[in-house]
Amino acid sequence: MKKKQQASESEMSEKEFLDNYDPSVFQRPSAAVDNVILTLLDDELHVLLVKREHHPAKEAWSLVGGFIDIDLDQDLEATARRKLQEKTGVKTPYLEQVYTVGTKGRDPRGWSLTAVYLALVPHHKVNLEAGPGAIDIKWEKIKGSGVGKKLAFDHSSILKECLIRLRSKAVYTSLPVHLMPPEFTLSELQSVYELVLDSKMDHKSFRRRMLGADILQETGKEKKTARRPAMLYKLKNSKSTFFFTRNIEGQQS
Amino acid sequence: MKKKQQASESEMSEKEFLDNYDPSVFQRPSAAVDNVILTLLDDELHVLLVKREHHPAKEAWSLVGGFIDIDLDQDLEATARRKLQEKTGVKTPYLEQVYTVGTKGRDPRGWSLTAVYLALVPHHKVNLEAGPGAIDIKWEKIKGSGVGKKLAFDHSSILKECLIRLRSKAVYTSLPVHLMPPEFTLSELQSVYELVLDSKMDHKSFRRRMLGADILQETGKEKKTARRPAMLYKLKNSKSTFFFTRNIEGQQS
DNA sequence: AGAATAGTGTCTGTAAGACATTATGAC
DNA sequence: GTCATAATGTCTTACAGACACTATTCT
Repeated sequence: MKKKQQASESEMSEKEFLDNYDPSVFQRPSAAVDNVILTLLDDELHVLLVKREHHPAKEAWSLVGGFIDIDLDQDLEATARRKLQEKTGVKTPYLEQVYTVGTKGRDPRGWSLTAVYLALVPHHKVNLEAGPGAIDIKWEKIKGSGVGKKLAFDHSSILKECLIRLRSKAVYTSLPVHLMPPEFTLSELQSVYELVLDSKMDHKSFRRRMLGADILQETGKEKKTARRPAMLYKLKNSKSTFFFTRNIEGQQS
Repeated sequence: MKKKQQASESEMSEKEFLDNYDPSVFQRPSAAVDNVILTLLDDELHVLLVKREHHPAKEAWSLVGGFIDIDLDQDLEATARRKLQEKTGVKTPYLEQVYTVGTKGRDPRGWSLTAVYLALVPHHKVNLEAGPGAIDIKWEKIKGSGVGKKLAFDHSSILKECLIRLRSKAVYTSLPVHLMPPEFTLSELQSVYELVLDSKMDHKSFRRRMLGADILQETGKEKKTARRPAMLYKLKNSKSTFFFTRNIEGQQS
């Protein structure tokens, strides 16, 4: 709705126009960023949730997000990183913008939109802190396409979309490596893929694929277990996500 | 920046909170939607541009977009569709949200964000109309990763991202079919793929791939040309974009 | 007949799936 | 030695690329 009319601009220069610009001509939706922060904990995917201190949805569990602060944040990703770091201390996660939801009714305060980011963080880098606006914070286990509880606003549906994104990308990229600790075995990496994709894979195919991508480096060290020790690998320097030209199909039998 | 403080909410119910809610506590970025509308014209990709009537960037060419109208639009996609229909009359295009840009400096009026949609429209469905806010409208030919002119704001970079999205999806999906007229030959479809991907393909592989996807239906009719007539195909009902499990690799030689 | 485009046959190449085999260490 | 897990060997399968071939129409 137009709250008031701007002065006629027919003869104005752009500078004059901007000097006279009234940002309240159109009512604006509220604008936020929400992070779906995933990690690996006890061989399960977990998402980071905070318990809201304030209305609306007071005391409900929600994703890690908040309004864009137009003074603090240079861009959308800055808002995402600010919120992420505030809660986890992690500065350099895998961070990907997934999509933006904006509707009239998703927030009782009125038309609101949120840019959704997916963050994958190795668990050892995290230092949880509830921080301002939150009375609690925790890792909640992923079950299927969500968590076992209702979340604030439309956060359940946002989480679902991000899990879909993670799963579909795991089929043709090396995305899941961003969930791994600094050193890991190929079997451990395969288990993570199997967890994410919820399907078993042939270990020979998996090794061929991962080693062929040239993103892993042998550390020379071996993982001591109760049985035959396995080679520990780490991510090669300056290698980000690898895109395969063929999809994993998973075991047919 | 906080303009004023809300009343204490410690003992309030959510209803009381909402009744007292002051949306101007935080300054909000402006929120818009921009469409990159692509079509096929004279065997070339074209993007729809409008010439801006008003400041800022007055008289510059820009993408088809505008602010979210919180009274008119139920959600983000509604804004996209409203703008698209206003300029082209097209009601049911292929429409995909690509990403959202939001920065402090992309608009001289201050912090602003825009949700970017990619629309693919078959040219025969379009009825151009400049409409309010525009003094001209036209199809501009795509050259490489943009057009031959500078666009308003960051629209050149937005266009570039959408072209990247179209090209990368053409490698593993049937996306380009949404640019086709109602009936077309496989050779014509292949030409569109070659245009989008800027590389020649083997026609046998292409046919195998497309017919194997089970998204096309023979019309029984043949295209009359100067030489041997070709089978005309149409999209099968209720088939949307098909995802192949293997990428097009393009000709190696 | 010759030109041009439509469409097929079929061989090679690549990477995934299947699955048997060997390797290594704890016990 | 046995057990369990790590790692390799190698056959099959699916599908893309290469490219020669046949088919159909117009001139």
